[in-house]
Amino acid sequence: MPSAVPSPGELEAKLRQADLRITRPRLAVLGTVYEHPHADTHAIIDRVRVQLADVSHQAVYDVLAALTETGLLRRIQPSGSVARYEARVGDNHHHVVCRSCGAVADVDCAVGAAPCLDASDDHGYVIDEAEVTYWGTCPSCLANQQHP
Amino acid sequence: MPSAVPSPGELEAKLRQADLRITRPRLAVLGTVYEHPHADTHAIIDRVRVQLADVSHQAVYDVLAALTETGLLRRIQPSGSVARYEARVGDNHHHVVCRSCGAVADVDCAVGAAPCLDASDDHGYVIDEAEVTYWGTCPSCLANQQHP
DNA sequence: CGCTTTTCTTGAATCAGTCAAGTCTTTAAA
DNA sequence: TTTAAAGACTTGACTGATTCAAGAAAAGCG
Repeated sequence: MPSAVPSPGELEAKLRQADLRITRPRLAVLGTVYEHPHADTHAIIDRVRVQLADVSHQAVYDVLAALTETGLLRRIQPSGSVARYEARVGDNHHHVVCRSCGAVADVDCAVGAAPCLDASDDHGYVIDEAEVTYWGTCPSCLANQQHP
Repeated sequence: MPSAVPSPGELEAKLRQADLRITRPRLAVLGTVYEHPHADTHAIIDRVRVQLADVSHQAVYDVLAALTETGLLRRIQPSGSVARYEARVGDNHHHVVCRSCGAVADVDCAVGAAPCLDASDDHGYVIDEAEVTYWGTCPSCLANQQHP
């Protein structure tokens, strides 16, 4: 299990390592994203407010931006979806997105450690990342389609 | 050149093949997307209005949706960008996006005809498409960085 | 040509995300 | 430990893409 939910102390350590001040909103947001990978901003705000009733939405936006910028979180945003965040970072994994309900699941890269990074013709772009999004139907939507 | 801009007659034929009524807004939108691949909705609206001054933005949204649904256009939307459209469809190509200016260029798939479609663990999802987005810096932004 | 369906216009509404100004905390130094 | 500077948070307004809804117009069939 690579992303077991860290203890409060571990969360603090992560913030410290990223050179970020330790604040309640940051601990709450980081913990929440560990607990609920692929949650969208709205869901994160709601969850954070369970622990910290009066956090402003702006604070959550700011914290998510700071954590993403320092690499503690990763932001993903499949077409047609709002921003989502996950705490599993630095391992080049990709995502499957359900076309019907928008659910997201992790997918390890199929073809090696840093795959798909070779574009046949890069048009002079300097490429630093290849992001793969798989589109399909999740098990639960499949089940619903079968029993209409 | 796979996407030379079609003549008005060819555009009509395409609409007809897709079982769509021939209307001025549709011809204008389709032609515009052929002329300006990867244009966003706002740019498309502006361009269309050069030919057809009074088209409503809603009509353009509707037309883009209809053309996308019938497969005449493809909608792409890299994280942090608004929706963009292109007329090159049905050939499984991907995109490079410039992190600094958002420019988009086409990239043929590096590893074969329907590549990257094998997820190592699909979590029970039925996958029908793999979309690859390459992130990097475009030639012109590279040049600007070098001469600050 | 007239009818039916689809498409377009108009105008309002929604919703994620951002901006700005001021206040409160954290942290490091005195 | 007190203090001050930097950084983070609150509040409240705002933007901008996209969507909704209802009616008017036009495409295409008979």
